[in-house]
Amino acid sequence: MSAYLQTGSNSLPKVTRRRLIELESLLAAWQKTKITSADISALTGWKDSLIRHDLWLAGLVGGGVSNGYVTADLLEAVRKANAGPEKAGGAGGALSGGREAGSANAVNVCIVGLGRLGAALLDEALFEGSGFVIKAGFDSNVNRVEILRSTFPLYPAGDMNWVIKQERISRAILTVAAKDAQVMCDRLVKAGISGIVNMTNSVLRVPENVKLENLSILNSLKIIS
Amino acid sequence: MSAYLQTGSNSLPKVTRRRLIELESLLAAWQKTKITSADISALTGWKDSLIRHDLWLAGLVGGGVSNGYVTADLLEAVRKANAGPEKAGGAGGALSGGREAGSANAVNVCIVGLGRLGAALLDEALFEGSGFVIKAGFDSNVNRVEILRSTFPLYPAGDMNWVIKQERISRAILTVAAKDAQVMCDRLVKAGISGIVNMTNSVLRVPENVKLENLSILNSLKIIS
DNA sequence: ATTTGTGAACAGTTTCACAGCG
DNA sequence: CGCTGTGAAACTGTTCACAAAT
Repeated sequence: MSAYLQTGSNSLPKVTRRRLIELESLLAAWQKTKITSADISALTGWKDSLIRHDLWLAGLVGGGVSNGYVTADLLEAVRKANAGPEKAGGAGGALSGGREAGSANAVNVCIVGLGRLGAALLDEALFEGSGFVIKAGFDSNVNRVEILRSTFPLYPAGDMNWVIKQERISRAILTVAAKDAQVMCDRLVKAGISGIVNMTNSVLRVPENVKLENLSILNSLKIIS
Repeated sequence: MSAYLQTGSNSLPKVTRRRLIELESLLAAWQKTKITSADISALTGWKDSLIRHDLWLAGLVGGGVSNGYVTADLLEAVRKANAGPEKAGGAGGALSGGREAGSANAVNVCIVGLGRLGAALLDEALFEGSGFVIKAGFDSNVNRVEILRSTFPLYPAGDMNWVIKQERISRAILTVAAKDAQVMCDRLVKAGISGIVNMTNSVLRVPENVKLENLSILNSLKIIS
């Protein structure tokens, strides 16, 4: 029923994926029923032609000619494109409806390192409605684990391996001290994690089947300086 | 006295700047007295040729032929390159020595939004020895400002303009709710901030003289998924 | 033998230009 | 006519290949 069909293509350029993800939240916040590439450009600073090109690469085309896009339809299409070909096992038929936070097809996440920063992420609200669910927190300091209160269980770092497997956790947010980062990273990899958000300022080495995103605040400050 | 002179060049490619910044912390942690581009490659995953190319672009050449680099000298040179041609006002003559955390030529930072995440950054230790100093925290909720304890002053958001000017704050870390992000961003820009680290998942629009780095945890999770 | 310094070749990304649709 | 869809052209960044240095 919706225009903007996603044609078979997979594996778009990384940069395009990134922008489509930002575009998703941007569209979700857009009030009017229609939106043009020029509107998006004004909001983001990306060239309008680039936006159209991205949508084209992603196969999200055919609905907007000469009139701009229908916000709701474009949002739906971008969402689908962003969800991408994930999900273990399944044979891949396009499926009916609802893809939201719920719990059935959510992605499970853990937080490793419960210092001030890690503890701050123990806030479910941060991830509400995102499709990600925090399932566990880990810290090598057993005290931290016992003192902190949270809505999901905290474990000593030694339990990482079995908890990750049992809870089917596939992503980790790493907020330990820089010096422990690589060690913890290796443990996560060994436990079978498939993607890590690294908030330390260490440079981490992971096998290529594991995805890594670096989010060091300090490095970012340096970059803008 | 040190090899690895930085020749006059400025404005290297963004990607190169980023890598040099990571390289700096990596070198700081390296124990042996020498390091080769292959060593760095093993640690980071970057191609050895890319590392040499980066160093070449940055003008950091001449010291390492056939033997690898002397860690301390290379670190010093990379540090210098990363510090870059900043500093408000001054006429620009190259100056004598010391560039470290201290306080004289440190870069002043503020945190905007003192929710769980922002409050977690009120930890001086995070920025110890980095050359960045947190000078203020802001929140629109006056309660937060009064409840939280920190080693530097907290203000209601209304005071942003004068505090930023008076304390010569030039960088901000934005940790407000997504819906308030653009408004706060605009205020920061108006107050004269020159760089923002955006930890919300909003896409922000800033004038081009203001630098922006996006560090949304949620977006990163999506990217690795 | 090893490992840098260098530019040319290659790959990836963005911008331009414009035909075609509503 | 304004705006998309599309490929070609321009640009940016990475890898390759190899001479020079020790």
